[in-house]
Amino acid sequence: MTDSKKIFLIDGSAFLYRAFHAIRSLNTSKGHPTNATFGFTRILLKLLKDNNPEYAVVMFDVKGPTFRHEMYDQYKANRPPMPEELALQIPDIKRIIKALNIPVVEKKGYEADDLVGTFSRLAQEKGFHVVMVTGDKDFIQLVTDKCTLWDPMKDTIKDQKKIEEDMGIEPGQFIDILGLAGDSADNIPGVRGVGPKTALKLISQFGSIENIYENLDSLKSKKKLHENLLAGKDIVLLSRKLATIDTSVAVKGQIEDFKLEDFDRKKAFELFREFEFKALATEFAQKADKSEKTYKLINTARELEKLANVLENKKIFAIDTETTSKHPMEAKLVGISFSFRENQGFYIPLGHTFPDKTKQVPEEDILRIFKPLLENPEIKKVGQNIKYDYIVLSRFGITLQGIAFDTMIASYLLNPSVRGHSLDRIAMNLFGYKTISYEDVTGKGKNQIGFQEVPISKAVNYASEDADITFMAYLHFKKQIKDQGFSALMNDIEIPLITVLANMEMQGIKVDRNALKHLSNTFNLELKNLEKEIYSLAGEEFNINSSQQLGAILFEKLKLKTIKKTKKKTGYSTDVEVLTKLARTHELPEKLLRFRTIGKLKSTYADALQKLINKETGRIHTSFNQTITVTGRLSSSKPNLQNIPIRKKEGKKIRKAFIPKDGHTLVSADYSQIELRILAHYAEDEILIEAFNNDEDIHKRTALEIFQVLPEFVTMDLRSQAKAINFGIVYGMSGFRLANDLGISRKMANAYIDNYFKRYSGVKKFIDSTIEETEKTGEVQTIFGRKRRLDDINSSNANIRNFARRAAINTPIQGSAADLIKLAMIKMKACLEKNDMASKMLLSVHDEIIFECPFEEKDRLIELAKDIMENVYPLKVPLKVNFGAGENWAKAH
DNA sequence: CGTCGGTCGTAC
DNA sequence: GACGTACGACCGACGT
Repeated sequence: MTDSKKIFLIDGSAFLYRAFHAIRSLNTSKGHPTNATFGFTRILLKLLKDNNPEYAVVMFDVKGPTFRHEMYDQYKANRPPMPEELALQIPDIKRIIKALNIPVVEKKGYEADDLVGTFSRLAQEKGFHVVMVTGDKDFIQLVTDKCTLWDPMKDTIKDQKKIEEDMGIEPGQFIDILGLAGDSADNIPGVRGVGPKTALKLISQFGSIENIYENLDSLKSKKKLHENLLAGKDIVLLSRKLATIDTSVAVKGQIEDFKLEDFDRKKAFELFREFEFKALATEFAQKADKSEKTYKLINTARELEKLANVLENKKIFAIDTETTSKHPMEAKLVGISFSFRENQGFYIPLGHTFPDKTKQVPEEDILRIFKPLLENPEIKKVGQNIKYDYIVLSRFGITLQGIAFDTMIASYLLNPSVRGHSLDRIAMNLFGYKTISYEDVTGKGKNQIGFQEVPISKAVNYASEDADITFMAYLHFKKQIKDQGFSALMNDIEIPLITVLANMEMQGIKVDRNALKHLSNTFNLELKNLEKEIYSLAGEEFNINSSQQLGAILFEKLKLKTIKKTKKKTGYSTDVEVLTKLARTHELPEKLLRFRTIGKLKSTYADALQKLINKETGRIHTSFNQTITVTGRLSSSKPNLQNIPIRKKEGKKIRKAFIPKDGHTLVSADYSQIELRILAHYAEDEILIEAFNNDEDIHKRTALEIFQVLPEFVTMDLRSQAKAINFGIVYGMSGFRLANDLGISRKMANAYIDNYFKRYSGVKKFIDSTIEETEKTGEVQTIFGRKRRLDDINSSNANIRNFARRAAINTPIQGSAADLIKLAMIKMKACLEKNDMASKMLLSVHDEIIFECPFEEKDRLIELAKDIMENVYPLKVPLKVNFGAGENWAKAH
């Protein structure tokens, strides 16, 4: 005889409630409750993992009255309705059960208990051993030698033997106990004064309810009990009936239907991601299953032509390049991959140096066969960070045209708050797919090799996969971008911007290396002197750059007054604010401030910039990152040219090292007060609009509004205080901060802010309504529909909530300014080309565009730029652009 | 020897 | 605690 098969009958309805109450609170970032879903899933997965059952099924109650209500209208009448939070999660739980391929049974008019009872009987008749999975003690009545009861949460098993040992009765007698004792949870009355203990005693003694009543006289000595039993006879019988699980419900299912199949891992993964069960999502992410992929090496002229021919007839395809470097201005092309269909990819090697007998494609063949295809604007291309490929190909001699989509940008537009939009991450997020990582093929650390040294056989899979996943992600994102209303932002701004930025990066900007060298030497001399003075004042040598060591010197050795701690409370703060205050009482902080200033200029600018001068071009080529900031601004890195010093005298010397090439001048076009103008546009504030319409000095106007003085009494000091307030408004400033900045009392600062809002009532309304709207929708957006989710705006933590509020005010302003300048850059490039100008855009610094322009073109450039930039998009106030030109960036600004 | 968080400072 | 958005140098703790 073989062992009998096991089947697990799961009381889903009981676990709903237990899961819901076991985890007090769990929500998705959008606020959808998931505590019951998570708890239920965890129980289910544990059950499946621990037991690996061949058969299982989940039973649910169906909402509405059951046959028990017909017997007794007060049945479960004391039950409060299902909490809404739980009801919301039932569809989610059912989706998960479905994805795990576990059958579900429910039947109108019956409870899960009756279904478990019925299938328990049917399964036993077929020779199964049944495990009823529940925490509900009522099921004891169903236990037999072939049917046990298991509570997975307490991990207790009740079988026939255990019940007999523990209670001294047979499982079937349990309904008589329930009949006597009743069940307050189900509002089953039972006999007055008889609880589970008395009921058990009675049944142990008499065997059944019937027998009790036949021998009722023997209980006369217990007067009260006797009385109650006598009075409750009808109720006892009804109660027992109500507590009896129906084992003969007319059900359709066959036991064989409950044979389990494999999980739909992909579905389950998608659901876990949707519900933000990160660990489960990772667990269910598919191991890279390469079996369904066909990746092909293309290395003969014949195959090359065939591929080009196929691509030419596609509406759109994905392209990816492999190179020798992460920096596109230094990278040499090593190979190109393509994909135009899911799970398919092609790799063309042309620059591998690995001693490999595999044939590669001569560069001439690539240019001959692929250049026309890649430069055809009618044939659309999609890439992952395609700006990189554009630059590499451009330096190879191919000007990529027809760029229609970028998966990195799509991922960013859909959720700019996510840090990192790498293909690896996209593959994981969208498909639960683990890509071959770059390190997998090149190694890492000191053993890392360049891609050119990767064996071609390995490169084929890696590179083809990149193109394949890019194409798959494109198909997925294309729909999302459209459905979520990002088409215009994508097609009119971000995609056209790619080539604009690529060309700016390729242009680069000239720097005077000797000037930087000279500055570095001068700074170095001063630093050495300062170092000596600092050591002498401190009475010892230490690392001045270590704020930890510095704190010890200042506050422990010299016993200077501590002003504030660092944010994370790891030590004493020694920032500029603290040192400035300390400078009143001691000579050392003064020297430290100077040391910091000069040290910063030397290490971050004078030295770092020299290292990034390109050997071929002699210029600096920054990267403009299009998918980093939460607001939609660009960022700049390697080097960051958006934070070159300007405000202080010493810093300006760095900026002076940025120069035009021979015969040219640098022209700076700077939007004047763009953020306050956007604020005026959004707020429709009368005073702001009037001030901008009249081209007034906005800070001066603010000063006379909030300080209530006549124009001739607005001093420079009042103006700069008003300026601080104007900035503060855009950033959602507090009275505390303003008081600190202006060195006035908090009361005074609050009065200023009150005054501001009284005068600029439109601004006040804008702030209030923006916050209110954000609380409803959980997101903010810019003029062009760029979105940022701010779920924290409804946080119960006031700090987190206030932060979200400030972001809700600032993001539409900062982000709209970014939209406008991006559009201006796109229009500007087209304008320069149309007018056959030799001027080039070099840089963008948030509200400023820097051009390099032949001397003779200067006036014309300014004329064109003024027109394009000021009319880039009509607002309720005019836009104004200021221009400057000169022989270095400091002069131009 | 690499990574990562903390602190500080530069820009708009 | 207390003003939004970035990048990056340096330190020091930690892990290999």
